[in-house]
Amino acid sequence: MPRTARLNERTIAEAALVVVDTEGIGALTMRRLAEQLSTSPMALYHHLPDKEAVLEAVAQLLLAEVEAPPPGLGWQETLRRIMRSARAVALRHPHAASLIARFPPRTPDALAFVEAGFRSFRAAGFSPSSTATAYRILVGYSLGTQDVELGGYFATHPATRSPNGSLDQPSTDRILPTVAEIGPLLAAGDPDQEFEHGLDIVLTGIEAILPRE
Amino acid sequence: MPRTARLNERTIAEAALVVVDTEGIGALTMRRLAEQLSTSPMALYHHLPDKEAVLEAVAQLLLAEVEAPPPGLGWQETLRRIMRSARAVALRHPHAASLIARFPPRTPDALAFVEAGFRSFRAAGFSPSSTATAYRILVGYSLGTQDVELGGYFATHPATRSPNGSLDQPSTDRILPTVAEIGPLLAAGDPDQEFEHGLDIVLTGIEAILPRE
DNA sequence: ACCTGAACACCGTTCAAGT
DNA sequence: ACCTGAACACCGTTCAAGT
Repeated sequence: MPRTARLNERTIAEAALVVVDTEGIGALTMRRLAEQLSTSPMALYHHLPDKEAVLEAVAQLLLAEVEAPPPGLGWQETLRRIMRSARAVALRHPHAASLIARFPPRTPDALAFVEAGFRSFRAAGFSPSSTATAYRILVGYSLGTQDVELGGYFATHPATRSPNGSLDQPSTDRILPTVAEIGPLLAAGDPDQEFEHGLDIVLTGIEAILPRE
Repeated sequence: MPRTARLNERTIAEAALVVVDTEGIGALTMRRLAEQLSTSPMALYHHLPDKEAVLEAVAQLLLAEVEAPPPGLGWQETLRRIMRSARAVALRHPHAASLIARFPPRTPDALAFVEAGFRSFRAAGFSPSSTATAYRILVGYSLGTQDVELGGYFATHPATRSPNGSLDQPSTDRILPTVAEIGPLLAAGDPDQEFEHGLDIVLTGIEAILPRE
């Protein structure tokens, strides 16, 4: 007898998110998920076709957490808020964030912030085509930043470690002096500030290049 | 008896890349990889600690394929070439490209393009800190674009499909009109041109915002 | 309609053994 | 030092059966 009155896609996705948040994405198996819901693994297959669909449902849950700013704020402020909110969701769910890069928003709730962003671009006079290009770039910056920040991309950068001084292989410092100089700085800065700084640059580029109608 | 004279990390990584390129990342198992090398699964563990190390080695192989431009080109042209080369590698190995987002460059060969990029920023007068910020943004744009282009992020965008007109659930077009307007454009453009356009915007933002020494 | 237990065809990896 | 075969503790998913 399941603990919840009835199993459905939403309750399954919520349970999956709990498992991923607390035990990591690797711990999410159909058996573990069934256990979390006090049911049998096979019960899940009556509500979702396969594990891929579970992951997709979790992604929609996360995307629905991204806040859509109120109308009338101006495109830069609107997009700044959306980007910050998306990053906040990823930081709240570090083990689940990789799913956001794998599944685009599909449900109406998950598309709410997309609608808000598109509207602010259109209201500011950007053409539909410019709006699409700007969205592409911002999605790219958002997903790329997540990879970098949560994947520990720079934390494990070789130049941030002490050089390997073995004799049969020349030290990295000697072949790659600029990597040795810049590498330590990559992991050094305040992540919030770095994110804002990069966002400034991207928004400035959009303002400078994209034509209005 | 192994087909190659001797097993080592490089030959294992090369065989793994062949399997991933031809059969997809899901087909890469230790058993399948051993088969490809005409050896037993357990032989691999004498050269690499686990499967994660195999994936990491494949990533280094891919990153080493990114071409380092010759010196003296100016920072914008240098970075343009690096970004194009990274994208070309990803498009040549679409099934393996996700590994680039998971593992940073570590070996000297894989770091060659990073060194070239850092040098061109420094030669143009960007401070070490500005260089690190610019690298962060460009890595973000590169990885994000890969997610978007190869993950079919926009190809499966709901707004790019015909609307669901069922009666018990209002059509997406009515709740999300701007998603309906812009969505189809996201998958429509020429990917090469879109990439270049986004790159223009990012480089323009870097030029406009980042301080020189 | 919804749930179940047993089974199938896989995994990555450990172990004890071979040369 | 390098490789092997058998085994362990898992997977996702199919199937036949239950209510």
